[in-house]
Amino acid sequence: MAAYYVSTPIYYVNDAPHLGHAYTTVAGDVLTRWHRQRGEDVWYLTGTDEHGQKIMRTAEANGVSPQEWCDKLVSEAWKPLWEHLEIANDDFIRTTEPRHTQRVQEFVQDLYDKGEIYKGSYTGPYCVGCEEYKAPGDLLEGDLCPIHKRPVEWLEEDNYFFKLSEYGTRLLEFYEANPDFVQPASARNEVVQFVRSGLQDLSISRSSFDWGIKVPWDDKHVIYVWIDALLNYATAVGYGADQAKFDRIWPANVHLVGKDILRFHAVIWPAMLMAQGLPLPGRVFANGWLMVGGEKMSKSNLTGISPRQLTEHFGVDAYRYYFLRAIPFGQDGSFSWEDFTARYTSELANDFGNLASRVAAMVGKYFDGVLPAGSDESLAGPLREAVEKADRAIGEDLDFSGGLGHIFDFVRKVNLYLSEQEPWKVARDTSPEGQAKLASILYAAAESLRAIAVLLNPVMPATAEKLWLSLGAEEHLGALPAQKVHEAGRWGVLPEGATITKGEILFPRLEG
RNA sequence: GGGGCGGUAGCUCAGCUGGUCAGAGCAGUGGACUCAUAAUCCAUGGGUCGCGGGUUCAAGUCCCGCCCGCCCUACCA
Repeated sequence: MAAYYVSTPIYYVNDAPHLGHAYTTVAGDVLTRWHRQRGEDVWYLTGTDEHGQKIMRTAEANGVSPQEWCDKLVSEAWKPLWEHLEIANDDFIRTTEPRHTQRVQEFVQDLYDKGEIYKGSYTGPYCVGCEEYKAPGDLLEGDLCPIHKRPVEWLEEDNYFFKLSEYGTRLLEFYEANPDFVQPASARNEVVQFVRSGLQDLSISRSSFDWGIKVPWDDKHVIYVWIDALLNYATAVGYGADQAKFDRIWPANVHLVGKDILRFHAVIWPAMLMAQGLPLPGRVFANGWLMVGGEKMSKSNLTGISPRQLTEHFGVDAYRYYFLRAIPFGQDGSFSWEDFTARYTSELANDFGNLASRVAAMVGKYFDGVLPAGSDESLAGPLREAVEKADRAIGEDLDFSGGLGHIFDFVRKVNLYLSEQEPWKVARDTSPEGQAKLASILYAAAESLRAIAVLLNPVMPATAEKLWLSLGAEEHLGALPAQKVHEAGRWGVLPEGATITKGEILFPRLEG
């Protein structure tokens, strides 16, 4: 049984990470934490893409070598942010590492030997001011460079080409046989339509600059950064170097991508793997753009808010929660400070955090913090249902918003249960029957919280841990991350006698 | 230009193959309660379902036209 392997894109280290990068990376982290709590062998990969002309230029502008520039950004910006956001990746690949560059050369050499790559010439619109080829679609009317507003020249240069055009039929057959390969469906339709319209061969080398992996049989060329970049998914898990590891992990179950790079992953990448005879990934899932005030967050438009600004105000866990809850995964989503605040207050503080508070307070007040035994299982059914729905939504469908919705529906049910049972009134009845009833009610509430902690751990690990400890669960049940999702729905797991303490407030009310 | 998606209550959005589909959450208002982070629970939503036609016994739900927004239309990372 191969590992459940999830990748993020490797991010281009031209600049510091922004909300969009963090969004994808948190989603992958939640997905993989969820699968770990299913007890699966999981591999979560992220990393950085460090070659290419743009990085070379940026480094030059900052007076350092490209490698120095990448080292600095990776160590000072990228890795620290992932640690800050509690990203539990199993590896971090950099495309400048020898374990990558050597294998990329071998991969490309293989394709060359197999006749999948040939030498040809590329003709394209070239801007002298930019010193680079432009994408035809980027040109302004009259073939003007969008940056310099000057006419481009049509230049021709020798390039190596991958015979992508020969894979159209096989790709379409593959999409047909694997309808879930590209998700969401809107993305799939675009990809299928694109491939149907006919594929051209792909230029996979550049000779106008040298910050890249050399083409092994022709060192005047470097490998086009996208071929370089895509292969990280293979080189990072032992392709050509550690066969046992590769066999265990390959292929990816899910490649998470931004929709800007969907085509590379849904068309070029599988074609490359077909050419090499490697198993194809299970899914390519394109998430949408985060919009702030109607404008997308992207590399070219770093308007506004950084991840750290938000975590400083709302906390890391609320940050991880918010974007996945508020935006259906795969769609573009509008984000706003106001909406974040509203969800924080209503869902995290009032519904969830307060539930934990009131239950702990009552067990403390009425039973001196020792969880009594109980026999009321009226919440067992709703819990089981919530677990099943959340597991399908998050674990299978990558519907984080829907999955969190199911978990929080259950949170509401527990609040409602307490309102109906009115344990504070039952507590006045000092008869054995009255006390037994009170015990049952509070046991049911605490047991519900136990399950909620397990279910929310992938999304909000620090908060779930606080709750776990306040329930006294660790002593009896072990570490929270070791709790299995499918066992979370069982009733009666938290043992009588557990020590319940009212810990710190999970989600303090926001100031201002 | 061509293709795709969307325009439903103040806000964010559900509404699959046409007939309790006019809804949910949040916000607002009123009430109950007091264990709790002044939290929770209950009640309360007459909104031209973008506009105009059409098909049908019946249309947010299908067809045509129009308006508005976004996306794709290959080698930008």
